[in-house]
Amino acid sequence: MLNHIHLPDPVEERFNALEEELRELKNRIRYPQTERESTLKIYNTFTGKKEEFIPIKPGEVGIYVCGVTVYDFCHLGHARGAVIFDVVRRYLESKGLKVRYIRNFTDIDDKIIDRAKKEGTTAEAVAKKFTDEYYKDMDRLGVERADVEPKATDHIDEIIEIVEGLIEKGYAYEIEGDVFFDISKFGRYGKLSKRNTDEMIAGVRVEVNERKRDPLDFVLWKASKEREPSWSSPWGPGRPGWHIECSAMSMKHLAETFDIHAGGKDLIFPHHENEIAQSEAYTGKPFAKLWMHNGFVNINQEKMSKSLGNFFTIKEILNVYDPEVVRFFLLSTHYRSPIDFSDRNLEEAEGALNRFYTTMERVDRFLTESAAGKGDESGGESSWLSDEINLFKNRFEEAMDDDFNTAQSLGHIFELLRSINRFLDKKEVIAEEGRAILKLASDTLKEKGKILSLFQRDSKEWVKAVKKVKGTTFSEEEIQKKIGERNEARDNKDWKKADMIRKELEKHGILLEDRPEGTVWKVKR
RNA sequence: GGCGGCGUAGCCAAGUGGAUAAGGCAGAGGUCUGCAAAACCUUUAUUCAGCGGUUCGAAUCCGCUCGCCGCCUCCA
Repeated sequence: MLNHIHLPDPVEERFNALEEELRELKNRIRYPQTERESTLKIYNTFTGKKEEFIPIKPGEVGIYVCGVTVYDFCHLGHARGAVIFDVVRRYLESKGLKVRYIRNFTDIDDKIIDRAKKEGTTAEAVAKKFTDEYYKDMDRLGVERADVEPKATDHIDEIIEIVEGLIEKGYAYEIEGDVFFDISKFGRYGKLSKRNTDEMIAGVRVEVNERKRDPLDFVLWKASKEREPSWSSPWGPGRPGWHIECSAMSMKHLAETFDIHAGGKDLIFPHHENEIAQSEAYTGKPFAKLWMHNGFVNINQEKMSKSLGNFFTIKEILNVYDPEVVRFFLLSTHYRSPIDFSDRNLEEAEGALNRFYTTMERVDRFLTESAAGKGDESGGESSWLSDEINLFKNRFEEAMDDDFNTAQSLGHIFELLRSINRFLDKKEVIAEEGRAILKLASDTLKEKGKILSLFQRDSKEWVKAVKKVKGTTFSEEEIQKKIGERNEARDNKDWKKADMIRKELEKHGILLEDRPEGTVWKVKR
């Protein structure tokens, strides 16, 4: 009689929960690697959580990455951010999203001016020089150009407009040619970096400037001193403060509200906090929807930084390691975690790449030689490899969907690599079918590798590149000649002579491997 | 002092509530090889800094302790 009244019963609830679980398990068994709903999750600094990524405009995504202030050569830390967000962009594109990617240059700032003074040149010349150097480094690291690469000095009008607007709205005030943002007017100040203003004021290290209403107020426009670069403004000759250029450029090239704003963790406060304040105060709309921040490159557990002086420039590192090695190293740790720079870690990355290209060399050889009519025994079973390939594709995507987990996606690449080697080791492989599957495997690896901007070279190019960077004395021709001599000795079973030649080459950093298919050489690490 | 984060094998590094704790390097044994190398196979964490708690179930959530780091000043 009372069955229309539902009383919650803990046992029944538990039972239902278990049934739900059972259903899910059954589904997993029934449809192991079928089309999974590909939902990309990204960690948002603002909310402190991984969130499902939903673009503002379906199918499109706008990203603004804080680039560099061009006053010096880039170090590995700069490379990390550039590489990571390059991968983010490539992955988003690979998912079929139309990405608009903006990466700026801050080309006017105190440090640039200081350097120009020191070198007796202009700020413009300093900025130009290090912008060029930035491109050189990033090109070598395989970082793609952004869709727009705006410069602060090209956006002075826009900056002035925003500053004027902020004064009008009562968010900013002018004193003797300087304009400050009044943080007390912006209630949400501190929300991104999760700090409250009272505590910060209590902090000893906040710069004290008597003219500011609040020590935390920051400069939007700076009156310029004599013989400093300046632009005319309603407040007299001056230049933009740090932070404002990013607001102006992101609004101009993206929108007042856009999808992703990214940068290094050290930009969370004050840079990004200030960007939010000035942008949202100006537009009255939310600024970036999602904030991504990459972790630091550490050296001996310490942050690599200019001020500590413990940094290595990209150029220095590329003198010793191939760019792909550096890129692999940078992607072998999740982007939000710190990554420890050391020779040992770089060498490990090189070793991993060696493993990859060694396998690819085997694949290439199989493909070309079996095409020439060899290895055409029949029988064997190769469908398991195509299962592995499909599994890999799913796993790769799953890893990348999980907040761009490149470390895991690389792990999956090596799992597939082992499968390929295992396949290659089986002598009973059918040539025709085997070739098709191996081609598929290597194409798949290349395709996914493209997202990471890794694994794109020919195995021979790789070996040559490593040889070049290691500075081996022997030329390729000499090496080939020695291999010829040695193989002659081997044919005559003159093992002593053969071993002597191998040792001689090894002394010069060249390793020989006698494969059933022939002898190949490699560079010793 | 405030805020944030980290601690997984000898090393690097995934995993952040459920199915055997990925992957790489190094080590041991084996297959292959003239010998090697490469590759493959087997093996290497009964346990996730420590101690409590929540839960049917915790490396994963909560609390405390220890150790390390970052931001609060320019920094990617």
